[in-house]
Amino acid sequence: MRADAQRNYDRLLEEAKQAFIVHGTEVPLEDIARHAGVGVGTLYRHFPDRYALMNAVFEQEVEQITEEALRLLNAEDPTQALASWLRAVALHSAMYRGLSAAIMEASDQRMPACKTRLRDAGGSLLWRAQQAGEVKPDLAIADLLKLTSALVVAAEKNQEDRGLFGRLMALVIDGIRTRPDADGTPHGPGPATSAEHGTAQAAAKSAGAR
Amino acid sequence: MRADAQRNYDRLLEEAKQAFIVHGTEVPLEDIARHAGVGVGTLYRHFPDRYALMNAVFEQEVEQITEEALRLLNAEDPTQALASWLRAVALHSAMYRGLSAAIMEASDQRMPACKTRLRDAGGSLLWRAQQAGEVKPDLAIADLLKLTSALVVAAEKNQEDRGLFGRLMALVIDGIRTRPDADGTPHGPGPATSAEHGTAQAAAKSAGAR
DNA sequence: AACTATACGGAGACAACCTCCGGTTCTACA
DNA sequence: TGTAGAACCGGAGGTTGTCTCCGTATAGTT
Repeated sequence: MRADAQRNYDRLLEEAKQAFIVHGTEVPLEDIARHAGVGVGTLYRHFPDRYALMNAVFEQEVEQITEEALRLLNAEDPTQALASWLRAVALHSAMYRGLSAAIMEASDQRMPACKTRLRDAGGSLLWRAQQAGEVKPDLAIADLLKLTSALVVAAEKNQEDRGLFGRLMALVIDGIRTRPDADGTPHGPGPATSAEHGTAQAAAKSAGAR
Repeated sequence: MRADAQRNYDRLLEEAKQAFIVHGTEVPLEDIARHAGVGVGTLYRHFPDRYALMNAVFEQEVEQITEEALRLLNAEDPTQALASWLRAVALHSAMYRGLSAAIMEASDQRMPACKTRLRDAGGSLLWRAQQAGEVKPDLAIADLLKLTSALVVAAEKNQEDRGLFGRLMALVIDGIRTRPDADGTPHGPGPATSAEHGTAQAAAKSAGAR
């Protein structure tokens, strides 16, 4: 890559990041080019479309999110760890208004950083929670991430309601847990066998209402 | 309203409905106008923007959804009834690709049919499930509808994955249920019955939930 | 220094949105 | 039935944003 090309690439990336943060990911690409001091042609050569640009910008966030996943693998409560990680993912995506919507829109190959790589990072966290018997075994990380993106989008459109994301995510986290109670439908292998991990909460109670 | 104006209004509405179903709600408004045999000016006079058009189209669906809610109020299982209703809402919104995204985007006054009216219809179903102690008492119908829209959007972007919506919604339904487990907070009035509509406690509760 | 592959830049084609206003049509009233 | 004028129509055109194309400029090589 020629030196001037590299220089322009870097400037565009940095400028795009700032523009996305300030104006959202739907900011006119011409603005980004202008602020970077290059023509639109240059921008489009380096980044064929808006998705490529978003993917490149988000790639840096993915770095951090992946580290966070590794860190959380050592946390005590596997489900809490998973929940924390999902919230982190949300936080990072929410930095760039509109990004989550784009993630939902784009195909897997189109934004690999936002989709494939994120899945790799989260898979082990989900797996651990499932092994502990705390989370439904028939649950895919891809679904969970799609759900998270959906929640971020919903929250973005309701900026006046600050607590929205938190409330919805809490609902979801409750929903992914294995249910100790019976309502006829036998899903999952019941409340774990063995596993010294804190399955105590699952073992306790029952009987409640209903 | 002048007769020709009424005629054009009706034609536009019908044409918009068809176009939305076939091409999604992001179809160019000029196409709708052309197919309806009028100029764009006429379209914009009757419907100031795309939202107005979508709202008008969806108003008819809301009619049916409301009836469905009333019907389900007599169903045996209150939670199942609520779940069924939410799925019905999803089904109706999904008829018009892009509508759910618009619903999330638009303010309450902008698409009253899709927001306010839907809330009225679903409120009682949620309330019943909460009274039965089956659903978390601190849950607002508005949140639940936002979540449903978010799920529909996610499903629309993943049309190849037919089961996605069903899986995610199942998760959510599990998440809104009261958890019999103990963490000290004794929530929910048990299997309780009693309580007529419109009591003071009901008013207080619904006020708090909104 | 000359050469060439590589990269630059921005004009312009295209697509949608929405407004504006001269011209047309309906209808109330005589 | 004729007519005045309020209500309505239509589409040209201003605006904004995307993306492509190609003549020009330049970095890197010999």
